[in-house]
Amino acid sequence: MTLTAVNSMAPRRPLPLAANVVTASPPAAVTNAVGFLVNEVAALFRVRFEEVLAAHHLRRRQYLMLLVLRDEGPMPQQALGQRLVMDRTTTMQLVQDLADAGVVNRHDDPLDRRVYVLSLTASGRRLVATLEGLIKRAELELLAPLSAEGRRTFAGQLRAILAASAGAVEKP
Amino acid sequence: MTLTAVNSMAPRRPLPLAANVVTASPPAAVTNAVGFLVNEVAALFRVRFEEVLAAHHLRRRQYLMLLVLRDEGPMPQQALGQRLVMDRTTTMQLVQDLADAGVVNRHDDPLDRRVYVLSLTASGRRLVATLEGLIKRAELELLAPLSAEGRRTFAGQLRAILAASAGAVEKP
DNA sequence: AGGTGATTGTCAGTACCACTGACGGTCAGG
DNA sequence: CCTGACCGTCAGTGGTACTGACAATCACCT
Repeated sequence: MTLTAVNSMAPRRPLPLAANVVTASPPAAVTNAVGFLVNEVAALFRVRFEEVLAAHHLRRRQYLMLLVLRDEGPMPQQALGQRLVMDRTTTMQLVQDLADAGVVNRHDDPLDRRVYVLSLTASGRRLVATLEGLIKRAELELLAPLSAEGRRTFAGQLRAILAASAGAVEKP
Repeated sequence: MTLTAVNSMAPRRPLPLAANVVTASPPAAVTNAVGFLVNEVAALFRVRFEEVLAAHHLRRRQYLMLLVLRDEGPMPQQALGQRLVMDRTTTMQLVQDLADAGVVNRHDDPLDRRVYVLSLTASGRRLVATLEGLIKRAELELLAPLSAEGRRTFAGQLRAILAASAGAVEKP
């Protein structure tokens, strides 16, 4: 199992909202390329996702941080950064904002005075719950054109592609 | 018909190659989110796509430019920029590189001496053909885990989602 | 004509994000 | 107790895309 990133779910810029989504016609030649279609659809999800987060002054990676802290319990800052395969300094900046916003706690580890142990605050826990709901709803809206079964096969196909690609990387 | 962007098919950074692709486990909570899966798969395609282009010293938007010039004929620089919904200055920089590389021609428009009319050179035409082949092959590799019919329904679903979303934007 | 306003390509400056490099403070092992 | 490794931090860099301003040119209007 190789360590790689989780960084795929967002653009770098704050939000050129709704840019990155095609309603006008792109070069006809690419309209038939699956890679292009996937990226368009992905952009759709990404924009919605970012909209929700932006409304709560969060960045994508910060949301992931909150999820990890909730699901895997308190952990030192650096562990969290490695968990999401991000730079130490980047981790720091994002954590700082989270702490300022009062959604995570940084308390000293008595066993190792170098580390800050991070944990969710009550408001952080509420925030995650809220966001999960909003994001879930946004996804359902986007998936509306598919039937219930269509949605299942769709997700299944995505997983298949991911799995195949991951497997191909593992044993070269 | 609203004008929006075509900018969805790439990261901004040159290539943190193969980052953005998950083989390690992301927060379990998002693994089930379709939006996340789509973005992972999209990243897969994007990385392959960028690899191919990078081997030929092209950026994504430059490739789109070449496609537009080939499929829609010569046009002034700004028209090309608007066609792909990008900034004037950005357009200029990218076009300059293309011209330096000898894949596009900039010749003065006799009717309007402000504009440069852009057109593909012979080598530019060859380049596009080569790239299209390479990209097509890469896509097929990634889609290998799907059956022929699976591929069709997959593409159909993507189109359905895009169409629904585009329609929703048009009539609010 | 001629003058006002818009448009074309261009350049310099700015914002932004994530990274690299370096720094004190702390731990671990010989 | 001293060397090496690690944590969190901060300043500086790089690369991308933008905003603002510029001269040149066109288009319209009187």
